[in-house]
Amino acid sequence: MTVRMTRQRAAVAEALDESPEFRSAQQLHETLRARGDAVGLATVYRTLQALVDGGEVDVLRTGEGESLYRRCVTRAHHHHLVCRSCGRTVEIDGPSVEAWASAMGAAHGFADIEHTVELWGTCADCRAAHGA
Amino acid sequence: MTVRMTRQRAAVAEALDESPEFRSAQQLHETLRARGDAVGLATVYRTLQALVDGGEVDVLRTGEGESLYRRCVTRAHHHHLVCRSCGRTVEIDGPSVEAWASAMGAAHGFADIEHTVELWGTCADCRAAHGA
DNA sequence: GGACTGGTGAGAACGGTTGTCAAGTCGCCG
DNA sequence: CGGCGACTTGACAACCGTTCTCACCAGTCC
Repeated sequence: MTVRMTRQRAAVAEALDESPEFRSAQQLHETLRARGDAVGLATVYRTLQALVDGGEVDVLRTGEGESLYRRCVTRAHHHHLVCRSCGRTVEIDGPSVEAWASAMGAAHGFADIEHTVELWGTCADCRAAHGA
Repeated sequence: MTVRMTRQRAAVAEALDESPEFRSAQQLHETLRARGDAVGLATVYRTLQALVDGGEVDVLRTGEGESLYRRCVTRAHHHHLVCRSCGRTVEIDGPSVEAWASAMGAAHGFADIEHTVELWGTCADCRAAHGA
């Protein structure tokens, strides 16, 4: 079961590399199609899933249940501050949060603690653009 | 547009009151059906949504995108430590996390900061039951 | 009791995601 | 370089949770 490099996989990886924002599978699919590098939607999903499994890409889910993907700079565990309008992202680190999370888990007898910590906001540019 | 008290709404509220765990709309629907208090699924969703809007019930989304509901003790803002297997929940408070979140937002020029902070684990009982 | 109006439920619609499976390719081997 | 087999792909159907539709039902107020 060798892993093959195909035109499609390269295209998805490239699209990810090009945008520093978190983007949905459908947005990436649309980008590729627009550029002429057509790739089936199912393939986009499969490729993204594989990248996520390999730890090469980060995923997070919006409040509406859509998954967003991004090739993060840091491969180590970190959190995100994401613009809810354009997807622009700042990778942040929260040592105190990690400590707090595991202490809380242990204190209540829970094991295999996992935590979800994401920050959403509106970045300066989007605020300027959207009025408000 | 008066709000009416109906058998269905009362049933959903009661089902919520009976279980301290986070439960999905479908689980609640099933519980009601099993008990004989049949209520349409759409109504369960509508009622839950209304309770959430009124701040009477907390929602959170599982990693798989399903929404879970729970009548929390604290009405003030708080976070949850949830058993991923049975839904058992501990309401937790994280003043340091709140401060950290808004400081991070401000530091990067993001406004209207919102944060998602949830802890998932396996509670002692479920660990005992599931072996492992 | 009657009317007015919000509520209900069965089922269709939806939106994102995953599964299906025949047809297409990558890579290795000879 | 041509062949082969296993891995991939893609069009489309299936899924799943959730929301919408709309005709019928039932609280509330008088």
